[in-house]
Amino acid sequence: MNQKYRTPDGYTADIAVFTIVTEKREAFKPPVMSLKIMLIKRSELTAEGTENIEAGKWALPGGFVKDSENGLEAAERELMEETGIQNIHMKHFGVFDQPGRDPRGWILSNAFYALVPEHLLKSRQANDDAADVALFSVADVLQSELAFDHQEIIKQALEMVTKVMLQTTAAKNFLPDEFTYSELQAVLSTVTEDSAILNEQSFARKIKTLPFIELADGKTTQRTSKKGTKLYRFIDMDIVNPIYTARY
Amino acid sequence: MNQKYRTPDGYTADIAVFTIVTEKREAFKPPVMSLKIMLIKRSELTAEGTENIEAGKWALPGGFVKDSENGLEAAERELMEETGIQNIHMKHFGVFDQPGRDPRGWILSNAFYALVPEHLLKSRQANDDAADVALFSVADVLQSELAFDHQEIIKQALEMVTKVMLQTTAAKNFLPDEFTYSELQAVLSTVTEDSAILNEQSFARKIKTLPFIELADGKTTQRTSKKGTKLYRFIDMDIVNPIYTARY
DNA sequence: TCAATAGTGTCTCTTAGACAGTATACT
DNA sequence: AGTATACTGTCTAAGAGACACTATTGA
Repeated sequence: MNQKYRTPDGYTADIAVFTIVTEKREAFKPPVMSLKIMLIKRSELTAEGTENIEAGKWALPGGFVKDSENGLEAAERELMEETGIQNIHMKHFGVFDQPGRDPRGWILSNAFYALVPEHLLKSRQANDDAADVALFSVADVLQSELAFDHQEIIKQALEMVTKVMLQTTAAKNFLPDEFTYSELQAVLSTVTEDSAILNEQSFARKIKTLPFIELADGKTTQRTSKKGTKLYRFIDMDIVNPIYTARY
Repeated sequence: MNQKYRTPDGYTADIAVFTIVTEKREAFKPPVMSLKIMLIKRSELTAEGTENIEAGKWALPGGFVKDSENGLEAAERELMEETGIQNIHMKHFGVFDQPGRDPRGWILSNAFYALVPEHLLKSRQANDDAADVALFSVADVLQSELAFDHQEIIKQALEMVTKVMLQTTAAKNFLPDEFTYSELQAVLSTVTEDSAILNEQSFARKIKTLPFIELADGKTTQRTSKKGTKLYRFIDMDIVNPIYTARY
């Protein structure tokens, strides 16, 4: 081996698990929702009883990839070990290899994200290296100090999640089968500030023209208003919205 | 094991490798390009000398996943074995498990696609189970008879490729660093029939407003016209074009 | 009646997309 | 001069987005 090549001192997998939760749900009002991320609090001591690095800080769940394991497998195992959560679909979105990102040496991180309904995270419980597990508002997390470069990782994961939410019909995972325009708006408002989406009247009109959403004929609900509101459904289809024809 | 569960008779990986080639390049004219897919001709005999199934038909490269190998690894190995091509980035896009899709039994296919510049396919050479390798126009392939359900697999791969081409700046892989509006149009025309993209005047105007493309200040080329044409460059950025605000 | 959400009427401004015409330069 | 491509002028229709207003109904 050519000695000019440097050997990494470690290879880890980190997982950014997002969900969208209902913050407030009152009668005859649209819900208030927010985007949350699941973090662990790093314990004071490791499982072996030695002092833990970055102890006490909140961090992404994750850890070292073992021999005979790939990054995804390690991510699934670590998530299970630290938080008790399993069987969620996660996807790779980046590799973090900046020298100095980990004080222990040159440690690579293979980063994964997931965006799942809240009920899949109900059984979370701090285990192993984790002293605690909790859901945090992404907005708050981006203001606070986290272990390692996890804030940067979260920023990039957030870009992926935003993309998925706005360019696919992923919003349906956070809504009942039949939903009102204001409920969809509540979901989308967790990832965008686009006035065309946030403005009531604009969006109430727009939803009728979207080819992947149909009116649930004649049905209404009083969930979000006394007046009663029309219900809509997602139509299962693939949307291709070319960047070359959009309005910017 | 509960006998009501059926054991698959095999697990394969198939790979749809796409490229965009210049069909015609004349002086002072925009190029004519087309979307191609790399197929192999299945040989009459297997490597072991037994009669090959679906022999003589054109098919996606691919084959059985071995023990201790995952789908992606098998895809890379089979592509190398059958076509001599390696080091191309491929991505999973679907699983094909329809009973009856393979006459040998219940065979699952893990399907991958890649979209790469033509030069990465220059070294292709039929090996192993393959009697021949060639690039075909996708339009032609969709009209012709292929082995197994490979036409269906190609249709779905094509949807992914179209999405990638229109929703990301992947087109830049098929263009020089600085390109004219008509060259970009030539690339995009291989995957869309959108008149906003295909119409000369519309697109010549539109390109100036796209936030991810900039004018190469003052530079021109005579590659595509005697008059001389302005050159543009891609700006490296992520675009999010929400499906909820598009015009349909 | 009040308050709150849903939804419509209407206006303005931007842009898509089409058509026609002009500009340029090699042959 | 002819011809092909690039590009602009201009029109029309559609739609975005904003504001004001109406509708509905439980409290």
